[in-house]
Amino acid sequence: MESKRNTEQKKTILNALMCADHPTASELFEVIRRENPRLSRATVFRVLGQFADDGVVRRLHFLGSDTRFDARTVPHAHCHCIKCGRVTDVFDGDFTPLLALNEVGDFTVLSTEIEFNGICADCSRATGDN
Amino acid sequence: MESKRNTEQKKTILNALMCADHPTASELFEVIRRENPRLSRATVFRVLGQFADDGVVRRLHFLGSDTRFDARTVPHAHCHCIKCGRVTDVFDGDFTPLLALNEVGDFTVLSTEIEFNGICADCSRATGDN
DNA sequence: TTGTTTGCAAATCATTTGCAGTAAC
DNA sequence: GTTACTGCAAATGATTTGCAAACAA
Repeated sequence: MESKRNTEQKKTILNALMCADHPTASELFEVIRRENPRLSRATVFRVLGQFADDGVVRRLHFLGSDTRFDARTVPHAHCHCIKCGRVTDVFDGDFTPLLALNEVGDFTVLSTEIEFNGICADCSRATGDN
Repeated sequence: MESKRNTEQKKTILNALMCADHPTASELFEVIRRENPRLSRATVFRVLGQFADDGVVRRLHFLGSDTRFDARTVPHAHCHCIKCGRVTDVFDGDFTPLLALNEVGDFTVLSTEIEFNGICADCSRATGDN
């Protein structure tokens, strides 16, 4: 299914996604709901799915987390904190060659994910030296 | 929860996983069930989860796929075919530096995933040039 | 008008969990 | 004997779907 009509809901969802930080569909729904209680959870899932299929946004899958969405289309890697769940973008140029790969052996690459799982600076600090 | 007792079921599941090719828990359950109809689906999920927590196996998350498991502990990347779902290992040495990274900026890296999504050779061939 | 899109509620489906019986150590 | 482990069935929870009303083009 492809997005064909430009509705208020789609604008609202894309806007919210651009302001949010790699949210899950449900997290985004909760944010939107405050300003826009009419918009349904099913629509958030449906529209995010369309956007992802259309290449407007990116779907992200992390260990122990629901599917997250990212409005950044520029290739980049992600750090995913397994303590607080926060996801941060990494634009390090060292990863560019890998992210630009079009094939690996005889496999045709359409998209590449580089994902670092670990502990973010805030959580290391909070945990201390143990 | 950590694995403490060495049961028949655990041996069976680990064996099956080593023979299988990045299966989901349910796929592995179906394979095991043929030889071992007593072993329950819940146990497969439970034991695979323990193994993953203990670092004996690796959990993998791909676009549009349930959680998959990998008995290979050596660092490596994956190709995930979005047509047939097959996952193949990539041991290319070019990825070694990235997989060996212990930190990215002030983020402490515990594990790294490199995932190529696209079309495998078999599926490209089957689809032809369209 | 005409075909999309939405909201709602119900349905799916992978995964988890409670519990009582079974087995490892 | 003690306590973890298993099987079963029921619960959970994210995501999807059917359908009738609402809306974009």
